[in-house]
Order: sequence, then structure tokens, then C-alpha cells
Amino acid sequence: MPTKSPVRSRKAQIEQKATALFRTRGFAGTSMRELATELGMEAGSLYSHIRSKEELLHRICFELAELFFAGFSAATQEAGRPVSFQLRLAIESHVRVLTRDVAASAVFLHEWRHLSEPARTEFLALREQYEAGFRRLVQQGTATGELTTPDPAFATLTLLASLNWLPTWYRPDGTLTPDEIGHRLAEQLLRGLAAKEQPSN
Amino acid sequence: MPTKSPVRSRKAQIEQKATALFRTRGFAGTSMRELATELGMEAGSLYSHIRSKEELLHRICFELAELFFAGFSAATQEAGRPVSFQLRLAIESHVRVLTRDVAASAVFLHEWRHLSEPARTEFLALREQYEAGFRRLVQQGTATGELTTPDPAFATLTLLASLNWLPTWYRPDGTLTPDEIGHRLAEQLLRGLAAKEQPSN
DNA sequence: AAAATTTGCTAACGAACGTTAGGAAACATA
DNA sequence: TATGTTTCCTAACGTTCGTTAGCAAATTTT
Repeated sequence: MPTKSPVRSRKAQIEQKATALFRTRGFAGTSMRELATELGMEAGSLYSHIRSKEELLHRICFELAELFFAGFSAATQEAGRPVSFQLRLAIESHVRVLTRDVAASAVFLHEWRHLSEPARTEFLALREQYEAGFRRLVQQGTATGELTTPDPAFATLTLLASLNWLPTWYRPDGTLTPDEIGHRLAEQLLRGLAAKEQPSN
Repeated sequence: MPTKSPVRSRKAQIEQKATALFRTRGFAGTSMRELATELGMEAGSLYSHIRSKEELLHRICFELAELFFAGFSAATQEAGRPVSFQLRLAIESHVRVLTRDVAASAVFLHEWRHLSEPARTEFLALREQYEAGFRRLVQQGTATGELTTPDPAFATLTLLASLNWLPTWYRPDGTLTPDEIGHRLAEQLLRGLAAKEQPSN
């Protein structure tokens, strides 16, 4: 009996398919009826496994947030590492999380607006906290002289922008592995912040 | 009688308010009833001025596309300019269009998925064409030796990513003018592609 | 094997949706 | 002022939505 896919619980199937649909159609543009149809069942049956449509979204958002924080911690926890190295590791970790499940990442980055309060505000606070971590790294890097930028906050925005656009173009079946992508992005972005060379004005 | 705002046609008011709502709630998450309420009227009345909800989205998407193309043309039409200079101008033009109406830009970048066919496919083709223009610039720049990157396509993605994340953070009342932002982004991004200095491997 | 639990279908609920059509009110034109 | 046009309210349409509850079937547990 060749089984091509690992057997998943019904709930896991629902979550995976919901993630895919939320990504392509948006949260508000995805109905529970079409989700159920994609799974070969009726919409009413979904509620044997989940509480609500919003619960699906909530899980995607807050579970990915945890992964982002865990990766950032691992990248930056070891004392004594050069700041620019920590920043490189943080970039690479961010890319790893984004590429782990690119549909979930796209949902995470755009569909949070559909969370009800207080989850919505909570999510935004987490996001700000995570970004502040990157900002601190860039600031520390300029303070130590490893990095150069006239505006650390602006540079951080640019950096995160490059990273967070990834779900729009990344394909798991593309030629580059997630680690290669992370490496390249880190290279290019850090090159733009490198302190050794002066830009020609 | 001090009038603070210029008097606009009802249609212009509808379009402006729809743009704002589509930006914050998404196209699918915005109802015609709430749009009408924001304008102090009833939903049924909107149809004296517009044909459909989708027409509003269609206009946002295709009018901005025109602006992007016009800006790119102006940046790259003059023969003899160094490629990296053209790229700089193209970046700055892109930022000018994005910052012209940041809500419309956010809608343009994310809500196109709600266009029906054939408009949806048409829009994606336009987008690809515009991005191909940037790719050509980067490729030409590496061919002339003005720019350096092991992968022009990848570098272009990174560049456009930095630009297209702008609507998430830009505030018209912020400290930087659109031209300043364009200049900074161009500086930082081109610095990451500059051919004169070799990155430390 | 019997009992308990889970799963899924089904019909339905109350609410919400984009839009239409009729008519009154407001405005513009002759 | 009379006429024509536009704007808006209103009620309603047909459709869709997320979800609930009842029950039978399937599965699991005892």
C-alpha cells in the first residue's frame, strides 16, 4: 500500500488548506464552504474540528510569531559575537521561518488585520517588538563601527522590507534553497550597510 | 466661509474613501454599506455614481500602473545616461508614485487578486513587464561593469521588495519627504550593488 | 459485543452581501 | 416658472456568509 503523503489529522488538513486559501484569496475572501469543498466535506462539518474561522487565522499568526522570536533569540543570544554577524544570523533565521511554510508567512504578513481585538493589537505589539530587535542590532552595529548608515531605523525598514517581500516570489521548487536565499539576502543587505567602504557621493 | 478641503465630486469622494477602506480592511472585507456610511449616505445611492464595487478596485489598479510605467519611461528614455543613474531615477520615480497616494499604492500591491478575469491576468502581465524593465537595467549595469551582482534577477527582486514594502511604513506626515525617501532608498540599494568596492568574503 | 465518542451530512438560522428599481427631493437648465 | 436631470432614500432582491443543532454513521474505547 504505497502512501504518498503522510497521514494527517483532519484538523491539520483543515489548517493546511485554510492557510493555502487564506494566502491566495485572503481571509475575508475565503469562505468556509469553499474550504470544506477543497477538503471533500461539508462546511458544517468543519466545526467538529475547529471553533471558528478566526481561530484558524489566529493560530497561523501567533505560531509563526513564536518561530520568529525563537530564531531571533538563537541568533543573538550568544555573547561576544560581532553585531554584524548577529545581524546576519538574524536575517538568515528570518528567511528560514518565512520559507518554512510560505503560504503561512504570506498570511502572517498580510491577513492579521482580520483578527478581532484584543488579538489584533497584541499581534501588532509583538511585531513591533521583533522589529525593534533588528533596529537595536543595526544601531549597535553603527555604534561599534561595524555598520554604517545615517539612519538606523530607516535602514532597518529597508532590510526588513527586502525580507518580508519574499513570500511574493519564493517558490519551494525554485533553484535556490532557503539557506542559499538567506545567505544571498544577508550578503546583499549587509553589503549595503558595510562600514569598510565609503560610497561615492 | 472657510472651506478647508477642496470641493470634490461625489465620485471622487467615493473613490478616495473606498481606497482608504480597501487599504485598511481589504477589498473583500469592505462592504458597500460601510463605504456609504463613511460618506454619509446609503449604500444604494453609490450606484448613481459608480457601476460596481469592482470598478473602484479596477481604477485604482490600472491608473497606478499607468503612473508607474510613465515614471519608468521618463527615467530611462534618455539615451546615453549611465545605467546606474537610470536605475537611480527609476527607483526614485517608483517611490514618488508610491508616496503620491499611499493607500492606493497598498491596494495596488495587494488587492489585485480580487479583480475578475480577464483584468486580473492583464494586471499581472503589466506588473511583470514593469519588473522586467528593472531587471534589464540591473543586467545592463552588470554588463557595463557599473553594477555587480552574482544574480541580477535576485538582486532586482530584493530591490523591488525594499521599494514595495514602503506603504506599510510610510506616513505622509513623517519627517522624510518622498524625494528624501527615494534618495535614501536609491543610495542604500545602489550601494549594495556598487561595482567599485569588493565585498569581504 | 456494547458503549462511548467522534465525524460528517443536512437543514436551517440570523446576518450580511452587492445590487436594482421606484420615487421623492434637490439641483440645473431653458 | 416649467422642465429635465441628477442624487439620494428606501425597500427589496437573490445570494452568500459563519455557524448551530440534530441525527446517523463511523470509529474508538471498554
